[in-house]
Amino acid sequence: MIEMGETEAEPHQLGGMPAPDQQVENFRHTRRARRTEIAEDYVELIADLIDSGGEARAVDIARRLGVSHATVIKTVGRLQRDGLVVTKPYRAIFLTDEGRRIAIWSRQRHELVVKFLLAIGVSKEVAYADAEGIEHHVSAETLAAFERVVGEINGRRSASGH
Amino acid sequence: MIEMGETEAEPHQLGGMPAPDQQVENFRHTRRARRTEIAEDYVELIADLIDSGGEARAVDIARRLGVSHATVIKTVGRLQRDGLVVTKPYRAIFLTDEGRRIAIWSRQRHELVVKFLLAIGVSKEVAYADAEGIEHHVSAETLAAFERVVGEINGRRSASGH
DNA sequence: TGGAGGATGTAGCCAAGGCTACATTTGAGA
DNA sequence: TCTCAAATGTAGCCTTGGCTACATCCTCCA
Repeated sequence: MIEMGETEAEPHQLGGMPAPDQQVENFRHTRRARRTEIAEDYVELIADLIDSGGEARAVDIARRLGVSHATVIKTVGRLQRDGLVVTKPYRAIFLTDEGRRIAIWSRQRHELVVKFLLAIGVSKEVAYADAEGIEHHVSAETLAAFERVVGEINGRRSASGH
Repeated sequence: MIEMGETEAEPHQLGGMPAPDQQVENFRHTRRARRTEIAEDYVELIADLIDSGGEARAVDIARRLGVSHATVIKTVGRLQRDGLVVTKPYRAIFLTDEGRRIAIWSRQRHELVVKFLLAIGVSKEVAYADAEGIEHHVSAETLAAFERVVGEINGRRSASGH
């Protein structure tokens, strides 16, 4: 029935959906992003804890995330295995260069997503909540579009006095 | 003119982060959303397959998602257990009323997210890809904001004689 | 200085969502 | 009708990310 060639005979585009081949790629891409969400949340949080309190301890991470400390310790072990974090038994958790790079990028992206949602009129509470999930799936191109929109809205706001 | 929120100076605690208690809630909320992403993807896809081809078969779902058929069959079993689909051995997969409800809602949300990304200038390829991940984390309030923005931009475009 | 209590680590459980390999069923065409 | 390829199902493995329960370590202060 379906040949590899796919020359013509465009199969039903169904309300603007991407072609099947492209859709597979999109799903794959999203699954990949889902696997890195947790890591991004952790390094971002660890960076915040270090910046504000000087060090990141497992118990603080657990409290901020709302999970058990055992979960945190196991996850931190995986992050260390993956080279994002360094820690020694009974000691605080530190970021590697790679981990810090990801943390900085994640934080910038996170803050821009929040700023964007606020700019288009989303309430503060919902903006924070939605950004937590959305941020991990925003590509550089979309992020740039967000930034443009924020600039436009702020520009128009200051132009109208106030 | 695009609606704007946040005219006043916000309390800038630690780079605009929410209070710890609220942050815990946001993380919890996001984890909850992550658990339903797969189910939403499946029912949305099953609805598309039924609408376009008359029935949804496991092999088609597997091809569209880019996963093995064994994974699909196991997941469909979970969806049936959870009351979203109905199927019998060696037969096609159908949606329950609940499943159809979720599928319709997911599709509308998905399409609006795509339309929104296109409206703010994201390329078609990236819009499709990012929407696949973003859609599951967009609350009703944010979705409403997206809709407003789409209306604004399209209104401005047609007003300027295009 | 010696506990006590908090922080950390370990063990073991669970479900989800992937996979491969193999078994069974279906159904279309010769 | 009968066969065989494709579809479906089953078994068993893996990793992740949750949890509880219990063990060990550290540190501060009485």
